[in-house]
Parts: sequence; C-alpha cells; structure tokens
Amino acid sequence: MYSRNEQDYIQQLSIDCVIFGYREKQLNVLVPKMDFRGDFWALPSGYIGQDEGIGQAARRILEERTGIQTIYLDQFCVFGDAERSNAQVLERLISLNGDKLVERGLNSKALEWITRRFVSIGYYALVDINKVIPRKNEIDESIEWYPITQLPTLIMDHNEMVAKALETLRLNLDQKLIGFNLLPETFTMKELQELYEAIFDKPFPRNNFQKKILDLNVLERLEKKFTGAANKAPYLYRFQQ
Amino acid sequence: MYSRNEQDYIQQLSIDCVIFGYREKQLNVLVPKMDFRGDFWALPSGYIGQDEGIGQAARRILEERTGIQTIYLDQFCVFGDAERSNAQVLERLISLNGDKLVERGLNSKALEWITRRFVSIGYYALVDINKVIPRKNEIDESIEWYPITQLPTLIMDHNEMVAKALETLRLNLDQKLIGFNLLPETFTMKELQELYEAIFDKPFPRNNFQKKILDLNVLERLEKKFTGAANKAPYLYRFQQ
DNA sequence: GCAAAAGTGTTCTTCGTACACCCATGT
DNA sequence: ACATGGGTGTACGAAGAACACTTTTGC
Repeated sequence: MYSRNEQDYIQQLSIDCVIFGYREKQLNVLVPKMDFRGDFWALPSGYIGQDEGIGQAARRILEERTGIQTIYLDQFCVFGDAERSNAQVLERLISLNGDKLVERGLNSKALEWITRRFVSIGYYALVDINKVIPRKNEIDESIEWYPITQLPTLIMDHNEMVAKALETLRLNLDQKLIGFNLLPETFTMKELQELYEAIFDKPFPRNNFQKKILDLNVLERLEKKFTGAANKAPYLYRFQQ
Repeated sequence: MYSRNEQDYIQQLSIDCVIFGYREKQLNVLVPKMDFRGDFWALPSGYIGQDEGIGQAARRILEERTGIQTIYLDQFCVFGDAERSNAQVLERLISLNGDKLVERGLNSKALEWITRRFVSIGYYALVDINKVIPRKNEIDESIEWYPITQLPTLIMDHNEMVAKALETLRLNLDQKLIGFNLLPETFTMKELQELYEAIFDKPFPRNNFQKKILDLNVLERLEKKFTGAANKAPYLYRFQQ
C-alpha cells in the first residue's frame, strides 16, 4: 500500500468495514490490531482505486482480510466530521513508532497522505464465521474476532461506527432477510433464534419465533438433526430464495 | 468556486442534494438548469471544505440555493461507481461550451478537477416551499421547482439519486415524523393527508388516516379554519414536539 | 333544507403475544 | 417410565382496514 503511487487512489476518502460473524451465541466483529507500539485497534479499512467502484473496493478490502468473495455487504453511513481524524491519537502513534514508520519506507509524503483529514464510507458485512480465515495485512500485528460486547477501544470514531452498523443491521434484519448470511448453510430453529437474540440482545419466545420465521416462507425444512441428546431431534433448515 | 484554490476542498468527493418541497398536491424537487448550451440539468451540489464536516457542507450548499438555514437534512446514500462520471455527457458539455468555459476562467487544471471521477454523497432535504426563494449560483441559467413526476433528464446518475432519495423518504416518513417539514407551520388534516398521498403516490382512507396521525400524539389542535366553503370548517394543527 | 366535507364511532380482520399441550429421544 | 427439549395449537389483545353515521358550514 505504502509503496504504490498515491495517485492510484482517491485522496482523503476511505472505506471502513464492520465485519460481523456469529459464534457461541455471540455476535462478533473482526478487528485487526495494528503492528505499532501503543495498542491501536482499527477496523479493516482501505482506499478506493481510481478505476474502482466503492462497492468493489469494499469487496476487495473484505476479501483481503477474510479470504472470501461472496459476502453480504451494505453501505450504512458516511463519517465526515471535520474533527474525526482525532489528531491526538495519530500523533501518539507516530511519536511512539517513528522508527517503525521509517523502517517501512514511509516517507514524509506518505505520512502526509495518511495523516490528512479523511472522510470514510462505512460498510458492514455478514459472514459465516466458519468460512473465514482471518488474514493479517502488512500493518497488522494480529487480527481476531471479538464479541461485540467485549470490543477493545478502537481508534478515531471506529467504536461509533460499530454501534451505527449494529443499529442498521437490526433495522434491516427482518426486512431484507439477511440474518442467514451469519449462519452455516443448514441450521436449526434454535440456532437461528439464538442468533436473533444475540443481535437484538433480548430473548424471544420460542414458539412465536418459530411461527414468525416459518410464516416468511423462505426456509426449506430438511432432515432431522440427531445430536445424541435425550430429547426430540430438531429439524435442520436451509435458506431458500 | 472556480477561482478558489482546489486544495481548499477534498478532491474527487462531492455532495449532491435532493431538495423536496410540496405544493399543489405534488411533491417537488428543486433543480437548477446549468448555464451551458445543450440543456443540462444537475442537482444542487458542491464540495467539502478541508475544515468542514460533510453535514456542514451540505447545509452550506442548501443555504446557497434556498436562503434558509434550518433545514431537515438526511444522508441517504453514497454514489461511487467507477463509471458514474458519464464521460460522454461531460465531453458533450465541454465540446458545446468551450468558449464559455474559457470565458469563466476555467483553465486546464480546473477542468481536470471537475472532469475527474467523483464519489458523491447524497443528501435529501425537506423544506417549506413557501419559505424558499430559489437562488441561482454562478453556473446556473435558472433554478426551478419541478413536480417529481415531471423531472427533466438530469446529468450523470442524478435521476437515480432522486429515486433513491424518495425511497428513503418513504421509509423514514412515519418513523422519524419528518413530513411536517414540508408543510407550513399550521395545516389541516386534509392537507397533511394530501402530502402523504403525494409522497406515496397512493390514496389513504380519510378517517383511518386521521386516527393514525392523531394517535401519534404529536399534533396540537388549534382553532378552526373558515374557508368560506359550504361545509364544516376543518381544524388547524401544529406539529408539537 | 340541502349539498359538501369534516369529525367520530363500530365492526371485522390481522398480527403479535401469552399460555398450554403434545411429541420424540436417550438414559 | 421419565426428564429434556422440540413442535404445534388455541386464546387474548392491540393495531389496522372497511364500513357507517353524525356534525358543521354556506347557500
């Protein structure tokens, strides 16, 4: 990234992605930790190529970090306050890591590029967490799934972005029937219910939930799933349509 | 605009505004016609100052064209396809108006600025059409309200923007209680109903509409409005809250 | 008194919620 | 047989749609 010509990208415009996954009854967000001293976490982000649509750019950024191509993706907000750059954080990062920045070939021009004020387009993505192999890029120390209730403090306004993304996900979940993107291809009704409960952070009555979902007529009922537990075996379902 | 230093603005990022007004039972959109040969209409738009938030920029652009400051404003979508610039239209504009462009001091550098690929943030605004005195800016030949059913063909993807803005308005109308921004301070129930009918392009049953609106508990009932017509005088209402 | 249009009330349906009951499964 | 958890059915109440009726106004 640093080595490419800055003219290859639109200046002062970036994309930040909130990547949602689901496991162990919790909604998770994929967050890289930056390879700098000082504990900086930042959402997966990137720039927009001159010949690239913003949706394409978002897909590219997501593929870099998750390895998967077909991802549910939705633009949810643009963040463009004049003060959002949070100069203090950047200054702290630079003062703590001057040597590393030089070592990576970041000349003053490149530094100027990344320290300028940015407007950022927020996208949220929904993925089957089992299909993702999180990949670091060159400026990551690590990349991990964090339960949304235990997110670290992110740089700039990235925590606010996650909150806004979750809000949008809740609004769209029923209307656009997108929740299935967070589950494996087949799932039980209970698993789907637990997903909803994780997203909305509240319980749903078991029987009414089942009725509501089946009345949507988007699920195909498959064979039963025998778990070995001492109870009736639940049906497996697949999203259809 | 042309004369200012291009570095005062974020490059390749613009704001386009869909300004909705309401009169004569029709939803209207404020659209300037560009002062160039060839009949070019474009949504009111502008750039984002380096020290300006995107919301501030949108307000500034709106105030320039409408003269009013307190406007309901909502970001609805970002348009950023790589091909959206519609180079053909720009080429036609330039080829038809080379002399004008020179006359206005548009040097080749400034031309490069406006002909590069742009990402644009879409905002829609709701205004009381009676409070607006449409103002041309330096590149407008005229600026007028057009019923949304009779819009001219706009440049680039601006017609698509209007469609998307309308879609968002419909989704938000009840939830955010924003329709009142399109009416004068006091109005009758019938006028409010006709506004809804214009926005959704479908009729509503009179009595149920009244019940639904009054049950929101956001309207204050004022004195009656005597029109001189041979029928019961309707109440005036004011939005409260 | 009458037509026109505003205001109000009543029923019916539909939807979501709450409660109850039955069924399969492995110990 | 029995505990466990999955599937289904019924009853209640709120919200919306369709209908009818009453009231006010100027001629």
